[in-house]
Amino acid sequence: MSNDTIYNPHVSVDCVIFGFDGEKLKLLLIERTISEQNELYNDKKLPGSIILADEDLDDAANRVLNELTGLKNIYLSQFHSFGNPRRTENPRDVLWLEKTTQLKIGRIVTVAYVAMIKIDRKIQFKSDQTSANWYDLNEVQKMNLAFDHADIINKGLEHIRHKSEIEPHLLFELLPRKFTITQLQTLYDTLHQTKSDVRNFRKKVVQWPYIVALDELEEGVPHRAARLYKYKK
Amino acid sequence: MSNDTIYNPHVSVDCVIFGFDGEKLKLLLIERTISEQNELYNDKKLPGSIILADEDLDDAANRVLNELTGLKNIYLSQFHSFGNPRRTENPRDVLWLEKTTQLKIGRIVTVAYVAMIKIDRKIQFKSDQTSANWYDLNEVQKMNLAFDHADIINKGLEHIRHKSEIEPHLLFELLPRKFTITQLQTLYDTLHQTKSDVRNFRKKVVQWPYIVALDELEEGVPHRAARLYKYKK
DNA sequence: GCAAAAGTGTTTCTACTACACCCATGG
DNA sequence: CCATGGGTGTAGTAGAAACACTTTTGC
Repeated sequence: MSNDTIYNPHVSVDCVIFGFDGEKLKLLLIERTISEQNELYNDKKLPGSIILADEDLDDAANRVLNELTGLKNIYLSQFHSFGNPRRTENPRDVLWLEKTTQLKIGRIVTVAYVAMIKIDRKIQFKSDQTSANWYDLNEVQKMNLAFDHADIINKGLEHIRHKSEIEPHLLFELLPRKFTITQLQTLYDTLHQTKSDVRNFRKKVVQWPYIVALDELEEGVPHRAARLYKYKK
Repeated sequence: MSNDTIYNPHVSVDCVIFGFDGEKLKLLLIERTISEQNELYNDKKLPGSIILADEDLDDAANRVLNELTGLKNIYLSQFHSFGNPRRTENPRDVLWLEKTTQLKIGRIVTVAYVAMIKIDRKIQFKSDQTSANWYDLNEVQKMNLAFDHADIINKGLEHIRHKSEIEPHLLFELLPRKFTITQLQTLYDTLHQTKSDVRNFRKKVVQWPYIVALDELEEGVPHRAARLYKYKK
């Protein structure tokens, strides 16, 4: 954060960024290191930022995403705001905030967004100081996270579960550009918490108008190669 | 607002309060009168408040509802936050805010909630200064509203449309305790923007497990009286 | 030739659609 | 007796669910 930018230290945005590696849901988290009484303390946090004095919320979330990944045109959707006065109460979090922002921090209300990234897109970290990585969602739910970020993640997960039922095309934000039906089914079942029948599932999706079969097969698998498909609006 | 309360003048909550009179969706709005260059200007606004310094968002929304209606246990659900820097730009709105809050107001991010009230519940206005009334949703969409409250209402309407498809029992938050199937159907069709067939609709709802037929009929109607039903969890 | 995953059809069940007439009541 | 809304049944259709075996490929 540069020093000549004016921030609004009362409202922030946080992004729950989902990815999918073909088998499991992943989250993009930032590693945070804090020196505490001569010991280094390590935990993870959601990518986020307090908003600029004159910035819209959606713009702030897009800025966070872009500063972190270098990517544009990412699916992004606001889902909930968190304002428990105690969410910015942990001294560890407050000190960290005041150090990184150089601002006096009181209470912060945060507006949370979900984003979805094709995990095979190459992410260019704009800053070398922050280290961001993909983590299995399962693991994340056992980790120590900053602030109330564990709550935010759970609510964000619920949100994409709902949303992807209503708008199935959201699944293609997470799949690579060319994908197999099995990958699609794994993702679908992960999000819907179901175990679909293979035959019924294929019957269903091949008649979705926006699924196009390609004349290409998977490569480098130690068994019969699957046909590849792509998504077309 | 009393003067010994400490507010956080950066974040507010607004409530889109829905009712249903048996035929149409209604909104509970507050009338606002502003004197401007010796003329009185009149418009409507959503019930809302800036949050207290140490208050959770849900608590603030509940406080607004309770201060306005005297009711507790009202269905309330956060749906979106609005933070366009220009939403608190109209001088009329800024002056009004500074006058009513006695605070210097800059930019405000508002967290919006939908609420549903059984319109036959008697509302006890705690303050005689504010005048609140039910208005037809259709009318409201043609009115002059404060801030970006027109946007908030539209998004709130969308929200309860979605929500009531997933959770049909929400409809009973709007219906009176005893209701007819016709009322239920009118509400259902209004929210879903459909025109259901009478027979098919009755078939569907009587097999919902939480609908209970009563041994009572409507009274005071100039035609055959309809059977009454109630909702049971 | 075997391990591992891809791919394929038929039947059953359930939920939604379309559709038209008689009933009860108040005035 | 008539105007107004209340209340009822049947047949057709489309989409979801259940279910097991053959195919292709790399090793």
